[in-house]
Amino acid sequence: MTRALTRKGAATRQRIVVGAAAEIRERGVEEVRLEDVMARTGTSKGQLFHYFPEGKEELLLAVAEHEADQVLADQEPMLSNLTSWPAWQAWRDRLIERYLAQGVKCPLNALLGQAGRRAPGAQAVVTGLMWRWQGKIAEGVRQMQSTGDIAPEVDAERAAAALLAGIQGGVLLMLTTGKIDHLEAALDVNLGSLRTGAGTT
Amino acid sequence: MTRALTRKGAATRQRIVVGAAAEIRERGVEEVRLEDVMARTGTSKGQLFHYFPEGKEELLLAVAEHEADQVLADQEPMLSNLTSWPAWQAWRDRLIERYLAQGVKCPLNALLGQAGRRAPGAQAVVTGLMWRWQGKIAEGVRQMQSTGDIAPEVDAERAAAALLAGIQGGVLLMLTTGKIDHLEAALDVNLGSLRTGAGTT
DNA sequence: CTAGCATTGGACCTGCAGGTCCATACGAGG
DNA sequence: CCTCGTATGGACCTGCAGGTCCAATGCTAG
Repeated sequence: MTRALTRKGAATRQRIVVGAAAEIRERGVEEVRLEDVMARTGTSKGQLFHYFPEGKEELLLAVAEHEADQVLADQEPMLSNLTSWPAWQAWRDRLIERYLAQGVKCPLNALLGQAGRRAPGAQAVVTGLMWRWQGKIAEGVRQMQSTGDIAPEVDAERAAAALLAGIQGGVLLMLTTGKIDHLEAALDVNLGSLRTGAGTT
Repeated sequence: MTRALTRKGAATRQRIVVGAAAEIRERGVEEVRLEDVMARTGTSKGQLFHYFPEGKEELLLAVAEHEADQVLADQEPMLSNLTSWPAWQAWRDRLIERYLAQGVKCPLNALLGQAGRRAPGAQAVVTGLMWRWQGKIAEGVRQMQSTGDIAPEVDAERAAAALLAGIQGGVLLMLTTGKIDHLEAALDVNLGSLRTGAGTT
C-alpha cells in the first residue's frame, strides 16, 4: 500500500495535488482535464499515473482530502477558541472575510457538487469534514455554557448543526448570487439565537 | 424563435424534459448521457436535436427551468400563506416531509453544483429561483408583522435570507450525510429567531 | 561502480458521447 | 387525395480525454 517515495517523488506528488486543487477551485471538477493539471504543474502523463495509479479518481480523492483539511485550517485559531462572545465574533468575521476574498473559487463547491457522486471515498471525506466542523462549533457552545454565557438548556449539537447549515447554505448562495448577504444573515441570526437560546432547546 | 410545434410535437418535447429531469435527479447531471434520456423517454437522437437544436446545453436549460418551477410549486399552498404560526409550522413540516421523501434525488443539487457552471442561462435560472423563494418568505414575515406576530424592527429580507440559507445548507448536508437533522435544526432555529426577533434586526 | 528501483517524458491507443445527416413516416389543410 | 412541413429513426462521424506502454534517465545504497 505505502509506495516507496523518494524525497523528490513526494514533492512532485504534492505539487500535483496542490496544482490540481487550485485548478479545480477555479474551473470546477468536471471542467478540469488531466492535461490542464499537467500543464499547470509541469508534469507528464507518466508522472500522473505513476503517483495516482487509479487515475483521475484517485487524484480527486487526494485533492478532496487536501481541501478538506484546508477548510478547517483556514478558520484557526478562532474555531478552536470559541470561549467568549468577542471570540465568536472574530470567527464570524474571519469566515466572512475568507469567503468574500475567495469568491467563486470554493473548494466546497468542488467537493460537494461533483466529487461526492463520483468517488466513493470523496463522499466520506466531505462527511468527515462536516462532522469535524460541527464538532468544533458544538465544543465552543459547550464551553460558553460552562462559563454561563449560553443557557444550559441549549442543545449544543443541534445549535451547531443549524449554524453549520446556515454557513453551508450561505456559501452556496454566494456562489449562485455572487453576494455575501446570505452568509452574513445566517451567521448573525444563528449567533443571535445562541445568545438568547431561541429555538435551540 | 418560436418553432412550429404540433400538439404531438409539444407532447414529445415535454416528455423529453420531464424524463431528462428525472434522470438527472437520480443520477446527477454529469452522469446522464443523451442516450439515457432517449432510453427513458423512448425517443431517438433525431428527436432530441429536433426539439433542442443547441443540443445538451439547451436541454439542460429547459430542465433547469422546469425543476425550478417545481421546487416552489411543491411548497404551495403553504409558502404563499405564511399568515400565522401554525401556517409557518405547516410549511416547515412540508419541507421536511418533502426532502425526507426525496432523499438524494434533489433537483437543487443538479441545478447548483453543475449546471450553474456550464450553461450561461442555468445560473440565471437558479438565481431567479432563489430570489423568488426568498421573496415569498419575506412576504410572510411582513404579513406576520402586520398582525403583530413578529416584532416590527425585524428586517424581513435579512431574516428571509438567513432562513433560506439554512434551508439550502440543510438540504446540502442531507445530501452529504444522509440525515435530515441539519435541515430540521436550521428551520427550527430560524423560526425561533423570528418569534423572538433575535439577530434579525 | 553498479544494480535496481524510482522517476520522467511522451507517443499511442481506444471507447464513448455529443453532434450531423438523411431517409422515411405522419398528418393537417387545401 | 395530394402536398408540404413536422416528426421520427437510426446510421454515421469525430474529437477528445482517460488510460496504457515503454524507453530513457536519475538516485541511492551496498
